[in-house]
Amino acid sequence: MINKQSPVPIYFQLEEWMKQQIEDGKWKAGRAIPSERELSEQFKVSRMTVRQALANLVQEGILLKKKGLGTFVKEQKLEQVLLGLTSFSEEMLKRGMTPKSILINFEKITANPLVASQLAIHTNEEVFRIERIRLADDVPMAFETAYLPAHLFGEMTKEDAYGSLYDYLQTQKGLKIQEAKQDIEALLADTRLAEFLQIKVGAPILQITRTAYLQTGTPFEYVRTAFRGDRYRFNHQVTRY
Amino acid sequence: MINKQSPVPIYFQLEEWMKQQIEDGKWKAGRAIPSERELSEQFKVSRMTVRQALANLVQEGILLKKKGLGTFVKEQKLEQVLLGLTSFSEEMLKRGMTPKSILINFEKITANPLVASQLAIHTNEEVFRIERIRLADDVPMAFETAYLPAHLFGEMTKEDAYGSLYDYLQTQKGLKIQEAKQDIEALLADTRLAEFLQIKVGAPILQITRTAYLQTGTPFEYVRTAFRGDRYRFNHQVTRY
DNA sequence: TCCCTTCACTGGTCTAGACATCTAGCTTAC
DNA sequence: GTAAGCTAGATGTCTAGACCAGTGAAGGGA
Repeated sequence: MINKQSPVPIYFQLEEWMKQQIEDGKWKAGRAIPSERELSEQFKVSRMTVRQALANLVQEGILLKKKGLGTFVKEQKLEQVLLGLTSFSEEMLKRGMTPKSILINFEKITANPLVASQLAIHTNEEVFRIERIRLADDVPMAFETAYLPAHLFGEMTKEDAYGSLYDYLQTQKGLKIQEAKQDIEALLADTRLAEFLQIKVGAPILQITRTAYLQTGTPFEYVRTAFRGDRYRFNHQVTRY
Repeated sequence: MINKQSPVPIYFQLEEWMKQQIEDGKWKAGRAIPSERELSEQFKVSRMTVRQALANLVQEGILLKKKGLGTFVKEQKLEQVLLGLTSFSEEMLKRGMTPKSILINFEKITANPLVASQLAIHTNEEVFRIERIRLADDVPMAFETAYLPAHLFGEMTKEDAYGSLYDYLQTQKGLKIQEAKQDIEALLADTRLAEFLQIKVGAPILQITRTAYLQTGTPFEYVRTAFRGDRYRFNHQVTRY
């Protein structure tokens, strides 16, 4: 279960094991997990090592410590993740809905000044522009326009644009998103949006504009997503004033 | 400098001391701070204790660790705060505008079920309801309805409701906000909103609903703010995917 | 001159303990 | 009955070491 000779730190192996316990339903939400001393004995590691693993999972919002009582599996992990940085696909799955996409447009163009500045490239460089309707349980939820720098996405094909771009990035290219800046604003649906989202012209739209960065600080996507105001609510948590 | 007999944990005292070093300019942004072993010797505490203090400051985004190199003071601490939780007044000041309020309503009522559940009180308990128009450079920007539990705000008067409630909380009551949950949605202006914000009925509205908590975890305000969609944009940064 | 090895110093991980503090439930004294 | 006090067991804090792994600079050899 735990390999002390592995180059992977013990506390990390413990984290993975504990996540698995929760995923397998062996540790249930709201219930206490074994005490630090029990885990320490079970795996023949020091209590400090167990504590480091626990601290990380508390940090991730998966566990909850109560002094004098024990360590508990947090309820509604859903909302916690929601508060972070999630793709449309992930977010809908977390809300218990089935995400789907309709590809409207897939082309390689040269970046306009706005897109170029957001992606930190020159205006003569190429970008993919992908327009998709996003559905949850087959109901249109949002219309999305994504700009991706061609030099990062190279041989991407139309087929790759049907699913989660984040998944594509991580599995096919080994790239991981690190942080993002978002603007959120309210506006009214124009005729094009109204048609795609099957709403009336002038209906409320919640538009989220996101620039996402890799761990290296390189911007890798600039996305504008227009959500139906009657069906979508952006949920958000802020800590430490 | 560090009191080992104090009930305050040593690592916490170290954190405070290190923050002070930065504030006093003794530790400069981008520069390395003394090594863990040096600090450990200087304060005659174990290295693990120093590491706990450092870990917390890294978590807060104040320090940055580089393996093999040292621990560094992070640049741009300011932006960190900006991205966090700000009041309308603060936010407008940061945007270079002058905030003002028009008090529409100030009353003490018993909490309705929604408000009671958000503030973790009973439906027969009293709350203040404050309705204000928020102006930036004398232009209406938002209409705000705030609910504050009476047991926390005791002798608050109408006059206190003209300025920043966060300032009032901190200076008069010594209470500090710790975290908040926010819902953001798009909707259309009704006649009342349209009148207060001097916009047309059916104009886009960005509505932010916030429940804010003290360090103790006690909710202390439930606020619904309706921003003019044509003048306001919510700015937001997310890290750590 | 240039490259490569060595070395000192950094943070990263881990141990096997210790005592403090908090909680809930049981027990005892009134 | 009930309130106070005790206790077992939980996390919180802390120590004084150990060895590993990454970094950069100094020094030596071709």
